[in-house]
Order: sequence, then C-alpha cells, then structure tokens
Amino acid sequence: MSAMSEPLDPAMFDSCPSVSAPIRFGDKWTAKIITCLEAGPRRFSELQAPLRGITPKVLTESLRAMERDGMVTRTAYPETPPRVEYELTPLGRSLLGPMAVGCEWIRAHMDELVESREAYEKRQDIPA
Amino acid sequence: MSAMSEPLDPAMFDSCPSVSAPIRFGDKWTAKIITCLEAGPRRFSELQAPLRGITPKVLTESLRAMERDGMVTRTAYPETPPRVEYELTPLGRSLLGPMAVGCEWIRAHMDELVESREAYEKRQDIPA
DNA sequence: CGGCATCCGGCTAGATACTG
DNA sequence: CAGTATCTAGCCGGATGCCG
Repeated sequence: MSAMSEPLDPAMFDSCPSVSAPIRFGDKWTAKIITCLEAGPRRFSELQAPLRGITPKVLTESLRAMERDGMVTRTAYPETPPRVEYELTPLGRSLLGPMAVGCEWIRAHMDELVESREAYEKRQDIPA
Repeated sequence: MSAMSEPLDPAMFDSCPSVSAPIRFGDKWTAKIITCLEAGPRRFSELQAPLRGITPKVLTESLRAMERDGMVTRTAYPETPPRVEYELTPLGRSLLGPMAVGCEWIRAHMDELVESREAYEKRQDIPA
C-alpha cells in the first residue's frame, strides 16, 4: 500500500461541483485532500497540483486541521531538500464511506438543484 | 402527514455537536431546519425556538436559500395575523438519507476526534 | 521543498430597529 | 406574525514575500 501510487491527475477536480453542493466535509478542501490521499501517502507539492492553485498557507492550514483531528499523519524526513508525507489515518479513511454517499446524492440530484435555482432566478426577473 | 405534528422541542439541538463535526449539509442551519421539518410543515416562529436565538434575518436567508434550491416550499396564507408555512420537498427529504449516514459517522467517531484534538493541544503545550 | 509572517478584501453572521 | 433595513465586527481565504 505504501509502495507506490500513481501520480495524481492535476485535473481530477476540474469538473467537481463541490462549491455549490449542499453536502460538505470539513472545510473547503478536506474532502478533496482525503480523495487525494486515498491511494497512499502524498507529498505537499503533490497535493497542490490537483487543488488548482491552492496557496501553501491554506493547504498547510487544512492539513494541520486534519492532523489535529486525527484524519491524517504528517511525517517529515530529515533530508535536504526536505520531504514531508501526509497519509490518511483509519479515522480519515472512515470518512470515505459517508463521502461516497454524499457524492452519490450529488450525482443523483445536482441537476434538480441547478434547475431549481434557474427557475427561481427566472421568477425573480418577472416579479409581476 | 399534514394533519398535525407535535410541537418542536426547543432543546432538540442543545447537545448537538454539529459545530465541530466534519460533515456539513448546506449552510450552518440547513441540516437543523430539515430535521425540524421532517415531521411536517412548520411556521416561521416554530422554527425559531429550537434554533436557539437565530435572528429572523438569518433564518429568512437560510429558508430562502433552501427554497431557491428546491429543498422547501413556502406557503403564505392571506390572513391576519399572517401565517406562513415551510414544508420539505421530495428533494429536501432526499437529503435525510445522507444526513443519517453523516450523523451515524459522527456518533461513531466524534469521541476519537475530540480525543485527537485534546492530544494535539497537549503536544503543543510541551514543545520540547 | 515546505513551510511561516504579514497584510488585505469580501463575505457574512449577528445585533438592533422598524414595517405590513 | 413574519418578516425587512441597516449597520457592524469578525473571520477566512487568498496574495505576497521571506526562511531553513
């Protein structure tokens, strides 16, 4: 499991509607980070790519919060240049189930939600 | 179903750990509002009680957002004094499943999470 | 490479007061 | 009763720049 994992697809979240989805896990980035770590440990810079321009500060904050909550472990190797790896704990991994349920709901209902929003907009445009 | 429903317990959310739980539905109040509406339609002021001091402005905003997303319907009766009822749509009701899954996760793991946070704090207090 | 320090703009929850 | 109007304060995401 910790042997080797495929590189992350930088575009893996490009069509992800999570911004407007009504189900959220942790903060803005938590669910995506967990997804990135599903296949095995990842380095800081590996995570940055699919997260599309997340600033180091924000990524650090998110990872710290997840470490604090026991969702991930942080392992720093005393090398030069430094190397740090983040890995899911069992607790973090246990969120994958609820996340899958949430994603399924979104897949099944997101279009209704979008339609409803558009219909609502239209109603506002012609208010008698 | 629309006949009559028991009054809401004003304390129904008093021991709810949703603030620090890592799973969220919609905005801060959405999940609670859905829970309040589960048993049938409710009036604006009925919702205010268990939501412990939510201001009318914020409750209105939340309900509007949910109406926009097709989660609830708003029905105003032309009476004096005015009466308005909010009711779950099938779409809103369909969130109950994922919510139950999320709540179960929280029940099962919230204590681990809290322990982890406390342990983390301790580690910060004695940093060598 | 993997951060931390600093500063900033925008959003938003909330308090408060008023209205149909 | 069921909101609206207005104002404010706080937090948070993000940009930029520096360090080990």
